[in-house]
Amino acid sequence: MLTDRQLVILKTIIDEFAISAEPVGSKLLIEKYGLPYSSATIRNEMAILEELGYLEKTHTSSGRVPSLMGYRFYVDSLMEINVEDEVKQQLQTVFYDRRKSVNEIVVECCDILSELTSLTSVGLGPDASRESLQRITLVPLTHKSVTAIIVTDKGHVENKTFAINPELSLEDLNNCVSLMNDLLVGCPINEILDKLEDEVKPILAARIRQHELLFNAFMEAFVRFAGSNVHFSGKENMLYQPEYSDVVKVRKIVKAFENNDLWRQLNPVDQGMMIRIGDSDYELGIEDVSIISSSFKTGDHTHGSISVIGPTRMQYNRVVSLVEYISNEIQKIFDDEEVE
Amino acid sequence: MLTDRQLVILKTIIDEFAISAEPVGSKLLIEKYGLPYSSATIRNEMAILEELGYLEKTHTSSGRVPSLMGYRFYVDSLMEINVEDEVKQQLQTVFYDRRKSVNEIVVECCDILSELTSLTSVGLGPDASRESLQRITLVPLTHKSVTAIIVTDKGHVENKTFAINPELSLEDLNNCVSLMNDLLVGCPINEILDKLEDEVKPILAARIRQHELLFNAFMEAFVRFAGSNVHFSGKENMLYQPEYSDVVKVRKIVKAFENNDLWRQLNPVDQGMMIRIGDSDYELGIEDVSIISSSFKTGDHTHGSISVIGPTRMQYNRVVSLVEYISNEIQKIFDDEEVE
DNA sequence: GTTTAGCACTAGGGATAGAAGAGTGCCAAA
DNA sequence: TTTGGCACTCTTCTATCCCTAGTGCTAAAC
Repeated sequence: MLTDRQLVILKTIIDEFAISAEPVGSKLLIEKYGLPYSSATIRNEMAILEELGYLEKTHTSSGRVPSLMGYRFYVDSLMEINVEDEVKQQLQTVFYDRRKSVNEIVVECCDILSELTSLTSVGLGPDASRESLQRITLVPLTHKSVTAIIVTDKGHVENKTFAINPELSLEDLNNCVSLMNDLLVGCPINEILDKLEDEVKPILAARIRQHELLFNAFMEAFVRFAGSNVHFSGKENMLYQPEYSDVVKVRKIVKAFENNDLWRQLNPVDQGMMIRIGDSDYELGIEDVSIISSSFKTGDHTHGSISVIGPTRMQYNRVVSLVEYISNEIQKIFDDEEVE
Repeated sequence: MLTDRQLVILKTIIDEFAISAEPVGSKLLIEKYGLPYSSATIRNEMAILEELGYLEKTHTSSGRVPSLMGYRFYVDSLMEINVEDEVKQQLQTVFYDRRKSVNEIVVECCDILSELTSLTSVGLGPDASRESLQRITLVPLTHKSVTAIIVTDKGHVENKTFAINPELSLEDLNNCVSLMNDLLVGCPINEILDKLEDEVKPILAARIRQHELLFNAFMEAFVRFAGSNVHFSGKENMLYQPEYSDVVKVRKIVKAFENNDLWRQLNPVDQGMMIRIGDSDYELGIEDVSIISSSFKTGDHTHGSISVIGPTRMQYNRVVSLVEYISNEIQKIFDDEEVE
């Protein structure tokens, strides 16, 4: 069990290191933070905190740096969650604009989050492939092209344009679409891929000459629902953090940011906060990275999340407060809608 | 006028520097490329080429580096355009798949381009805001939400979901959409914003209670057409180039890559190739960058382009050949369609 | 006249050494 | 239990030196 003095010292070191990114020495705690102990006392306490695993040294005669365990303890027991009123107000103007879709709100929240934290944030919109097919509509463009518009029950839209030619008539297309509307409406998008293969394809093959072409085109359009709902804000913020002033690390970060699939995998499945410190278990390929995520339920089977990515020394209290607040507010919007 | 020997030396230096990114010395040209002259002769020639402005030195006793003028000369007079047959074949499988839309082809070509060149490529799809409105369709999702789907004559789709509530009835929305279909169909998207304000808004105001809300929502959806058609491939490739092994430069590059508007501005307006060497006139904020772009006409008023971005020392012959070939092939697809 | 061998010269890169500075650990006194 | 003091450690910065790759120029060779 830590004494009060040890707690204060640990907390101050974590706070200071979040700002300076430099190992913290005993003298600084007195000069800058006015701790009412001598530097020798602080050094003794720091030695104890190190022995207990909360602090580390970068070399024998350096100042102290919080360990992963130190951060974990800070996050679990030491930090205070609090969002400033001005920030709340700023955010409310985003949330209470009812014209906006979930995805739009998620995108705007990410932008604000990375602005407020000077870090990188990722928003994962609800996974559209868990939504179900609402309707496929054909809109003729010219006398030789038609676009098929696929809408889910949550209003996610994909489309695919077809050229009308001797091999593929408008009638064929109409038949195909009404067949699919009959068989597939109400079915979750991720199950449609199988159903398309098993149920639609045989019928199509019997009725339409260019069934392969049609079939593949629709397959492709349905597959697209699964992608394209990862939004990043402030990617470059991460590159201004002093711990990544090394080109090799920067490359790794950029590479990780380009890999949307990775972030879809990192989407926390359970509702609520998830605080990954030092990215110990997940394979980001970057060191010294922490990820604060919070997910929200947007329907029976769908959920989204917002995350902030930053160096391990990030200001957890601020970041966690913001992410939690925003995620809760987004959740509220959905809960309200359900009740209505 | 340059002698044949000077041309050979200039070309060899440019080729070698493209590979090594290190200043090229007289000895190397003999050892690696077997030029049949002594190093002294080559040094004399290099001194002349430097005086003429085709070469530069990084310091008094360094090897030579091609100057911007040297590259310009190389591109205009020295390089041979040639695409290998295997590459052509690989690309044909992309082009002759008629199920694909322009945007899909552009995206695939970018992916292939950055793969083949190990550089970064950008594709700009046709600017949807020059296309004209084909139709707005309403698709009901639940009893309290409807999505409006806006389609252009080229098959570009945007949508906007509305919540039905006591203030905004389905009827209102229906009225609004049929009004817009009457007044705006056939009108170019970029003119619609004005028309919406001048013609639609007054009528809407008279008929519908929540006209402001509706109006703004549609405005927003129309604005979206202008964005979101910039596609990057291989962003991280650029970071592996030795000239950008400095963090400050890497940051600039990443920042420039994040700025989609910038790339939309860089879209070459005229048809055909555009070779920017050393990025002299445009404001990318990065040094030592060249951009090879080629645009293609996709309709009366719309065009797209593909570009490759790389260090100034890039292999112009290879990159220009590829970009030109791909751009021409994309153009062919459109020309064919017009004839059909 | 052109080409080449040879040599003096230059600037950058890497290694080494020393000095400065920031911090620790620990002992002995308060 | 706390603190002043001091020896010790490690990093970082700077200066210096050497080595090397490359040049320019001159004089000799072709």
